[in-house]
Amino acid sequence: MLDDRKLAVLRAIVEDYVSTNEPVGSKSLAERHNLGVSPATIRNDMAVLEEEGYIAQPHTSAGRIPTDKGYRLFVDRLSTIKPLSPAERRAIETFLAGAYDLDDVVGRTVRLLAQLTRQVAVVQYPSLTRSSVRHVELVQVASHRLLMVLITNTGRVEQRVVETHSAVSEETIAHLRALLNTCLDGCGLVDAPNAVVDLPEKVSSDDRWVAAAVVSVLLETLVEKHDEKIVFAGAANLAAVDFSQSLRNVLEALEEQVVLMRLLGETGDSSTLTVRIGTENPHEGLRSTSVVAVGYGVGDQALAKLGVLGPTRMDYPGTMGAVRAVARYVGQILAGS
Amino acid sequence: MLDDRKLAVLRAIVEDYVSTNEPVGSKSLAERHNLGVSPATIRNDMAVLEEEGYIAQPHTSAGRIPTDKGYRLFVDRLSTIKPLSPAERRAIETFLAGAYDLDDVVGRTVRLLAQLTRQVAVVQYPSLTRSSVRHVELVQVASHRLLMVLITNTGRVEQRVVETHSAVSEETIAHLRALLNTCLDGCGLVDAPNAVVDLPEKVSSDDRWVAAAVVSVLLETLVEKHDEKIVFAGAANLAAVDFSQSLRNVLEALEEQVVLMRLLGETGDSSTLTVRIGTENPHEGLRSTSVVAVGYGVGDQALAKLGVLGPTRMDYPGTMGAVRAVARYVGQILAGS
DNA sequence: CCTGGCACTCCCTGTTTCCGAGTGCCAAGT
DNA sequence: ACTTGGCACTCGGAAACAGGGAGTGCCAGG
Repeated sequence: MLDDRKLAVLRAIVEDYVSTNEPVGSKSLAERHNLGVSPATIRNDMAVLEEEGYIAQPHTSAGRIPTDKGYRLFVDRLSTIKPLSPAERRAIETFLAGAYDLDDVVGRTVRLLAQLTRQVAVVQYPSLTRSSVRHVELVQVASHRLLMVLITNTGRVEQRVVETHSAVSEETIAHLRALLNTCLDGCGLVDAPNAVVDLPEKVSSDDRWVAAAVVSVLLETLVEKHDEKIVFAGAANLAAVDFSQSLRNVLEALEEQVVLMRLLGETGDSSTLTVRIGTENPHEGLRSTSVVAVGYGVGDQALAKLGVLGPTRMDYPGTMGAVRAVARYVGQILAGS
Repeated sequence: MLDDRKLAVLRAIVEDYVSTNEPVGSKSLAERHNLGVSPATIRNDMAVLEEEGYIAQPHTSAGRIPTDKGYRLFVDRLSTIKPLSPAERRAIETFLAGAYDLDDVVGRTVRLLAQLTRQVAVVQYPSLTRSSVRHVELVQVASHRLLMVLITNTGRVEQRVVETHSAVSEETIAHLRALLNTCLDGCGLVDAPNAVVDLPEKVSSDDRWVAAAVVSVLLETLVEKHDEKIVFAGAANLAAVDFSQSLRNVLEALEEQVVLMRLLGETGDSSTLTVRIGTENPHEGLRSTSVVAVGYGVGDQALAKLGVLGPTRMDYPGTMGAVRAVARYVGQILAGS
């Protein structure tokens, strides 16, 4: 059905269209790539490709542009991920090395990825669900107010205020702190609720209600899936491509946390690079965009995802290379901290 | 030079142009506003206004549009800040009431303001420099690693890791913690460096180097002006207005923290509503935008600023009303937490 | 100082024309 | 059986053009 030459033609069409942003015709194809055949032959191949739905013409007597299906075939079988240049690698390393904070790591990553790909970068905060408790701290900040700080092994720090309706003694706090930490040390966040839920029953009845308050706030923190936090950067790059009317829709989608979640979350298994093209996207307003995403994390367990969003007409090999490389470096940074 | 009627004409031009987005001519002016004079008279007034530089015509034989100078006069003398509707007030209150976190307060505020004004909202995090220390906490998270947590009276929590090159005893930590808190309790962050800089000399020589490490990290935290953090929302609203070519520039400017800083920072004294129109803006790419900003904070001392950015052709009275109202509510929320 | 009238100026819009890139198909060549 | 050159055809986009209309400036009269 599709012999090698037809595939070569499709690849050439994708490459030319991506670089010129204009429908590509048989003649210019024959000139720019040495396919060894005449324009007429290419035309025949293109007719077949169009019939199969891989390319389309915007109107009669115009060149062809790839369809979503065409891009899909290109990504799956016709392209190889382009490795980054040494200069780019060095840039990544130096740019990420200076981070001192989880917020800072994520912030730098998203800006870096946007700059590298000249598109919109999207980074999800490392998930709480797969990390474990490193330490829990209780601090009295006012006579009726405690601060609870939860520190995870991924460098994440969550803090919450606990209101106590009367004063609490320093000993009680120390006792609770010790109890919490023995219960939770090294405990996975998924298992943490079970580990603490019956903790109030273990303390003397005087302090029980304080313990209950603390535990309730702690449970709240654990349940509130804060891994849903996602940031993006590089919206300005959208303005460069011609999105005509839909730009507004894309920007709106980007500002909706929920949409971003689904954008990254549903991209198949983590740790393998996934590409979602055009109408394969779940969200209405993103039908003319593609998403390249991959999980990242310490070692081989993915903590969260990051990726890039751009027009379907994007440089897939280059983008995939950049996304993969950045994900690796971020994983290293997180493992080292 | 400019009698009352000419000012009324200018006001009418601004109002009509803002609502229709089309150059406004003498005839439609006479119809829509009852100025009590004929189009010919208005034409004469318009000629004067144009000569003075308050309005301009895009091309001969088109209506007039206000210049930056015209908007300036309008804002300064011809408009009154429009109070919000009760429904809007209630919306603000309920929307901000649910916040549990400084991050959350800021995040909700910026989204709220964007939605309310249908423009780009910009909110600066409450400054550290004007707040004071509520509590400092030291926590051992690993044998060679301490976590320092700094809590301010504005609900801000900063945390930093302190590397210690050998194990530190629990008593030492407790001692340091107590020392730090007596030194710093209620101390303004501006004065904090002076208060702790000679603290290592007060501890026994065994613990001195630990104290030095902690103090050095603390100083770092204090010096690093984290009040420079600024967030924005509502970029999608930019796509609605016709920015033609400059949209990209505006988006780029918005993603530069430094630009945002200057945008808010240089807007005169805080606590009074300031408006910067078009070319009054410092940044090149924002020449076709206006900024409405105001300081906010607890009581009468401003902690930071927030504002709105939109096209020069914006509804100034409405925007100013929204900005002022939101700033007040946020101040109340911060004071209450 | 205001007003109606009038000539003038451009922009905008719709229409027409024209050109060219690109196609599909066919017949001839390998 | 596939490839190739030739050729008629199609259609979008640019350029050229005309008409309408909104708006202006100016002037003379109230």
